[in-house]
Amino acid sequence: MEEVKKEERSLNFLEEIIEEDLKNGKYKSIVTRFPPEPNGYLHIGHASSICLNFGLTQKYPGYTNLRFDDTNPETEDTEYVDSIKEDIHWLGFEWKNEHYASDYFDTLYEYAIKLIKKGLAYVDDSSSEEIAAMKGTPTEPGKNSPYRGRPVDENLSLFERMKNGEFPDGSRTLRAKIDMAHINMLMRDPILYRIKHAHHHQTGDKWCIYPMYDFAHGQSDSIEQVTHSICTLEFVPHRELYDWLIEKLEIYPSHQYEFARRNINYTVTSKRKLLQLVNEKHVDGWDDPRMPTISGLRRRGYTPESIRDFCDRIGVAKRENMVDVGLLEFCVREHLNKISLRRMVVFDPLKVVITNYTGQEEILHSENNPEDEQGGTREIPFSAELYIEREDFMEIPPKKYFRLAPGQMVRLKSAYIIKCEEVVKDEAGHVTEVRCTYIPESKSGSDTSGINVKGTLHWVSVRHAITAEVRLYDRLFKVEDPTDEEGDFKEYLNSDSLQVLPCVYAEPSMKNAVAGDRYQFIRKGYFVLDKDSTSAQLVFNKTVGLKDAWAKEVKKG
RNA sequence: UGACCCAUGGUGUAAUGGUAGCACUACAGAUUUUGGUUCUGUCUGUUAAGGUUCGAAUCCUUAUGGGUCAACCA
Repeated sequence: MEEVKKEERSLNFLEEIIEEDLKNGKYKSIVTRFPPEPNGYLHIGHASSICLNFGLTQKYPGYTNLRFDDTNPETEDTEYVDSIKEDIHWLGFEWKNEHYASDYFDTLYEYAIKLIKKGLAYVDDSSSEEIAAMKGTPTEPGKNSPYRGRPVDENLSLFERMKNGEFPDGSRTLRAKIDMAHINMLMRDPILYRIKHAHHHQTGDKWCIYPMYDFAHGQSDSIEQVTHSICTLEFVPHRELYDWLIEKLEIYPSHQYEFARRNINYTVTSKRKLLQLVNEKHVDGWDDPRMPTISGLRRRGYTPESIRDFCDRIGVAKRENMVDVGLLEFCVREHLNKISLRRMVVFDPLKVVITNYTGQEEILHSENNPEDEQGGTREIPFSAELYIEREDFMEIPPKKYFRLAPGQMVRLKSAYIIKCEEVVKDEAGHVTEVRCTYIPESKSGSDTSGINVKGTLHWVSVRHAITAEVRLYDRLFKVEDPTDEEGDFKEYLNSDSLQVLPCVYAEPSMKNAVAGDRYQFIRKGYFVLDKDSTSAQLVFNKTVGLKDAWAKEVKKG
């Protein structure tokens, strides 16, 4: 008599549309596409779009293409093509076909001729300034170009000569003939083709005219028979033109749907702004661990699972939003807690001498991950001279301080309970050493002391510790929305977003760590070994801290 | 002085004319050899005013607020 309770998750608005289309037989299967322009690295906003497009065809019959929207050769590069492919794969998705809008340049050229022949496109000799002046404003109609009435034959020959490279950049364009008084500015004879004598990363020097977004995107969707072309809200006004061109060209009717891009606080997600940060060296490159790029998050130690989970949790809708970066951090903590190996690392050492420890050293054992029963244990050397964290000792502790203080006892994780007997200081009054006694019967796993202590500290044996560099990161910007503030967004960069600790002390089991290994440094946070590591020098990036109830307590006062 | 899109706790997102729910955050407590994890509980919401209806977050009207549109960018 078991209750089969199927967790019924509600559908987002796109899933509803698709289920309707499938149910009423409009489609038997669907085709989506992820269409980046290869002019920058993918960021967390793109991850949302990737999870959406690929997620839809995992849930419903069909497939997703990767298509590079490469119609502007001046800003694009194969470096970006490669990074985009790597990032999508890393996120865990596989596209069905890899396409380029530039694959369709011949077809697009034919489409343009078809439009000209139908009297729906003309070659305009006006300059870009003249075109702008004739465009009108949102509240005033535009004016017809003097070239608007050109006969078809003349348009045909001029357009061919444009293609043949007879005219300089900017001298002529091909425009759709729609309506210069249209209420939608995009319908006021939009430019379809412009002249650019530029080398293209895919087509080389074959072309010197390139289609605009509006004459490439929807047509590419159509050629690939994309059923649901999903883009962000700023393209809503383009939909009318998207549909107009498909109708006049009489080609496969793809449909465009829009959702609100996801914004995250304390960062920027605009390729233009990210490019500035890279070019002006505010960060160390596209994969700087502070960057919201996929490659930055990867280097920071984020897992693909955690990013997918994040995208899933923030969902899809049509309203403006600002997602709290805390949710992203929650997602990565949740995953890392399950998979990362626990290790002890002391950042700011304070020496502890155990005065009654008579042995040379002994080997203790500690679990690799309390969340994972199969995780096994590791060996940790213990001796009379240890390092603990300087902040884990206070000579005059406040109330509710569970750590080490004169006369007080704490447990050393996986080792013994110790009691602070004496504080050693230098002439300046600085604490240089704490002398303790240990309780031999309190050994971890075989504790017969009957003593209960509130605090447990991480530690390393001075003689056995290895050193490493640790890089700590904070949010890139000081304000939630840098683009919404006065002046340049870069004025709001957080100058303390990177802190390097050149020498921390780690337990020796970490000696053989390899790049990409993820750890939880007990009581400190999650860390990943950086690609900058060498056999002589380990370098760790802090992915995210642990939740810290004590820090909050201290803050409250 | 236009058109279009949008409006649910601090944040994100459900409820598709019929009990305003979920997650994060915050707060409290329990457990804990990580002040972590886990568990339990609590606080907080339908932009406003009208209308339709037995019944409105949902439909209609108006107002208000936010966003988008005048690149040979995508």
